Amino acid sequence: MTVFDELKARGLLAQLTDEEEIKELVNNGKAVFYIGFDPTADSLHVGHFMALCLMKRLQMAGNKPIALIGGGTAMIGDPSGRTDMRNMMTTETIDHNCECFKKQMSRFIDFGENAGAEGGFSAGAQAGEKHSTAIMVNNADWLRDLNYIEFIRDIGAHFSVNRMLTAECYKQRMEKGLSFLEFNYMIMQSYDFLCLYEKYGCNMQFGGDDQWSNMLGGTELIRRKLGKDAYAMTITLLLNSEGKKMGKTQKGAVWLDPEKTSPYEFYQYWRNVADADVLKCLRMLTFLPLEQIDEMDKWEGSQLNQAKEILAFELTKMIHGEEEATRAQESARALFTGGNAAEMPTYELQDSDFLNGSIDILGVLASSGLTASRSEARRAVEQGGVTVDGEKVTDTKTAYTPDQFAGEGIIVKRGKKNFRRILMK
RNA sequence: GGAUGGAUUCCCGAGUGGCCAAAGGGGACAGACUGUAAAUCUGCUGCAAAUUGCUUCGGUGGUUCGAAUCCACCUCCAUCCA
Repeated sequence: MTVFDELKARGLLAQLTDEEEIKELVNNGKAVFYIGFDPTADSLHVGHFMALCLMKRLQMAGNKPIALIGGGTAMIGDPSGRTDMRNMMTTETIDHNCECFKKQMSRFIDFGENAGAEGGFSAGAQAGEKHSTAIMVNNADWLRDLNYIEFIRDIGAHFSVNRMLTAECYKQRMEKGLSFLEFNYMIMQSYDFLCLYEKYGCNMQFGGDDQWSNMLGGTELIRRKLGKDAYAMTITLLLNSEGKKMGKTQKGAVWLDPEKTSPYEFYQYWRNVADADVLKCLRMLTFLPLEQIDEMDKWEGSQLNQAKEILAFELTKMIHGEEEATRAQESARALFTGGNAAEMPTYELQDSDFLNGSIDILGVLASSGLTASRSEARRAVEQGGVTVDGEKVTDTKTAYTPDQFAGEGIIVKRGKKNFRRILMK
């Protein structure tokens, strides 16, 4: 099976400018493609992960990937798919995030020796090594120093405002308001493509489906400016059966950084996906052979639970390594089948948490982070959602002394899925 | 620059002097039922030393015994005109 067919079979492809041409280039390892990542946070998340997987798949097929970090475009903020204005980010934050992105990406993609090298960001890549070593660039390098007048004469002249306004990504913003700053985002991204085309012979751009109009802007700019053809292809957005973006929780995104989303939490996120979404996730996110996934497709009812376990394990393995994945899986199994888990989020109480030598259950819940406040803890207890070592707690005044947390500590459970082992420091 | 409308809790949205920690809906959380799923039903949803107290309705001042509500100024947003 060719790469292209595989991508298609996994349901990863959304829109393409020229299917035949892209297929030809990609299958024969002739594509030099880029994917842009705007450093809007200090860690990559699941959405980025899909793009990285795509990079990896294409790289394995001999194509040359360019990971573009949007240190310049992040200064503007992409209005696509947004209903509100982005908060302006400071240059320091953006630069910090760029560094974080760099580090995380190097773990997934082979950037050769330049990987994450200080200052070696774009160096060494010019020659275009024989192999398909990936390149990492930062558009801050060419965007931040642009001269306004020169730029709008040179590039701006090629864009029609009338055309831009009809782009889907601006439509919803026409109601809520769109600043001129954000309106320029498309032009910036298009300019990126042009630069990469000229510099590295980058002939293709991939990105999330919400990037379509921005990407088309680039292909058109290249055509107008250089009279050359370049292609664009979008990846299907990973939506759940309710049409919401996956990889988001109440608390925010599901991060790849273990400091921000622990391997256990990460595992649980995928363990808990809806029935309707498991197969799609397996296909789009894992590297499991398609035949194996098709086999699972036949599973029904509670058997799907197994598929969820596989999904959770595979993904955790890819992001955090096999060891962490196994640990997360064992913890989860133990906790949900009543056993005792060695691995679970723990919280250490300090002496200062105790008042007159004891701490009440509300204090335990609130300080361990199982609930956001004592009031919330009170509610949880009153509604019968709190268990300590398997025993339901019904009295909000239940108190504990330091020695009860000695040794193994106690396991406090709020709701069905929130656990914490409470120890004494 | 001018005119008009607007800003309320996680979100949408009611509230036009006391009965307002603020209707209703959504979401989230908890319980029942389940398969760590979905659907459904129930509860719950500012904080705390908790039959009470404290902080909150864009911001700052003011009027009043009392302000989300009235007044002044300011900030931001939308629509129309330039």
